[in-house]
Amino acid sequence: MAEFMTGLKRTHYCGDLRIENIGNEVTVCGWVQRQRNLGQLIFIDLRDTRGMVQLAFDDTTDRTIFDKAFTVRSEYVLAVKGIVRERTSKNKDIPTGDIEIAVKDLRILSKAETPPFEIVDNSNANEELRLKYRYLDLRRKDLHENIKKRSEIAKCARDYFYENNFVEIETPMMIKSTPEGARDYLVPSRIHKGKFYALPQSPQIYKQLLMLSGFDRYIQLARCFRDEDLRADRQPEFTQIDLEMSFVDMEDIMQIAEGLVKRLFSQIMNIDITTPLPRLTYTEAMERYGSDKPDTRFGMEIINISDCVKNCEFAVFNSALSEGGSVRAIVAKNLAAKLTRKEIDKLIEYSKGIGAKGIAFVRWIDDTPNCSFSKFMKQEELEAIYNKVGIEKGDVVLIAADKNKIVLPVLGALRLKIAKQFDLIPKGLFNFLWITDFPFFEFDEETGTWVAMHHPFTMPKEECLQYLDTAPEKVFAKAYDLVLNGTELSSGSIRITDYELQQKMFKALNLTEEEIKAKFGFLVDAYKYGAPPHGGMGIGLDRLSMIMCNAQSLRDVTAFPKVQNASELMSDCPSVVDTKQLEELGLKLIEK
RNA sequence: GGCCCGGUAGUUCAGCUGGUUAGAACGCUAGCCUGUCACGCUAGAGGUCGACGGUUCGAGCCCGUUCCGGGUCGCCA
Repeated sequence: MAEFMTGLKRTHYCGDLRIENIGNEVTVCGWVQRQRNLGQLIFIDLRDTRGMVQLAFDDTTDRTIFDKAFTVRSEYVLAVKGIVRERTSKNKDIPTGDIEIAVKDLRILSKAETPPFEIVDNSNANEELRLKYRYLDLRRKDLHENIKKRSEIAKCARDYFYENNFVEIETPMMIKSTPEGARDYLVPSRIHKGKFYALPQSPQIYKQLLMLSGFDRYIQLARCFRDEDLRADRQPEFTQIDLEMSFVDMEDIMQIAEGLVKRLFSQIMNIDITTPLPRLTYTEAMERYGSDKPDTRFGMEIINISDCVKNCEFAVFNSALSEGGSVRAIVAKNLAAKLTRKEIDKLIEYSKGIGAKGIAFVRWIDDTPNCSFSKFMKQEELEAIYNKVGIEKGDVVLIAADKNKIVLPVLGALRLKIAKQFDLIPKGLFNFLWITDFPFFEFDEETGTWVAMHHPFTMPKEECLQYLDTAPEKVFAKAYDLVLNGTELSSGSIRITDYELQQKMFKALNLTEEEIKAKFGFLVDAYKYGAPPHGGMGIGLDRLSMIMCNAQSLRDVTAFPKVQNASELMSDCPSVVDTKQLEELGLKLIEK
């Protein structure tokens, strides 16, 4: 039978006790980290959310208390009253290491079975197991601290926005499904059989309406849902620091966001982020890094060598150029020894997996560069390439030739892969970067049409409006992504507030009148009644926390995360439901 | 949906070319121990080798299927 706390009230957290507390009578509560039983002397490390303290039981301890301490096992929950005293031998490794508690009263509030894995820092227990017993894993210091840090980040963000006159407003979690973009999670309606709510992919439409309602500045720590496949940095439900501002243009919103990251990093990490943050246009980011979310912590930028090979005999290069593509290279400096032929082959295989037809390479390890396509090239052409990319002995050059749409992402992906594989990314850097001037449309090869790269409320740049009907490729968006260390942290835009322009956009996206009315009717109507210019962004709280915690996965900053197949291992959801529940909802499952 | 990696004691792992009774460390249980803090010492318990099927005289190991987990591509306006 467990004991009660009756008569005891916690006076201190375990982790807070210090040498100043010597002589104090204190009451602490927590979990048993470890019991060390030396026969006539017992030590117990007691752990709570703020740290650990040592309890001591010896010949001055009441005999019944001592005997009770004898039975205590790991993860038992205790309440303890005692006197703080100086240790005879101190432990320099923990903050409470100068003191211990000479125990006068001990209550075993809860016994514990042996946990399926040890609750220790740097646990190397299998993640699947830890996820199944997530509540135990969350006791572990590293994970526990991540979750607390995330809370600090959220609080800091709230404080910042409240100080800047933002109003926090909750938008609905059950909304109308709009089949653009990511797949919706659907919620069936009992009252309206055959109809469904959707969980929001973002509060986009509602926050825009709040601007029309005159709230001027809105924020929300908004839960968002997307029924797409997971990644280390993608969970099906996630949290955005979502904001929207009225009477502003891009610069104003970017400035507010920069103020936030500066504040967050200074307050929580004690790191000074220099603002304004650097910017790249989308086109430049793609040209130099092959990515719209470049990791600028290391070099290995993409070099265009089309000019060097424009008259060469190599069919692969020729056909790429004649189709309007390009020939480009990245240089892996000083990696020729590690990038063996076998390793290069692996990279080539990887490239093929993401769309490349092949990769040409130059590996310079002996006296002269070893070039995979030298027999097709004149010596002066080779030298032109070598000069252009600046190859030196010990380097490997990887070359892709194809349409730009292939060449750039492939080299971008190779650049990242090589950097990760050979540990080229410096630790402790936080490289923020704005990506601006996104193309408004993207040509879809399959359907042969131009499709919007953004949601249909994104404003084109004023100077591009003239091309909307005639030259879609010349239209750029008032959109801006915030990238941190190669992770897309945030995405935002200025919204269309003009009724005519919005209609034009819908048309440009090949939406029919009926579709517009069915999907966005209320929104379109709303903009008829006076809309301030406005825009905003959503900053991924999970991803931000992940980077600030130096975690490798969103699972490490999410209290109860989903695994790759979008299930939760602890509760085993999603699950089947009773036939009765389905009947109530008017649903019938189709046999597989 | 594709590709890659993994699954052996409670946990982390080892297990040779397919060959006797599948090992180690930690944890757990019991005993001893007055200054430990990864306490120490002694003894002990603990295995559906993810599952199913196949090859073989013989399978943890080889083959096939499948389940679970991770990474990634597609996907994520």
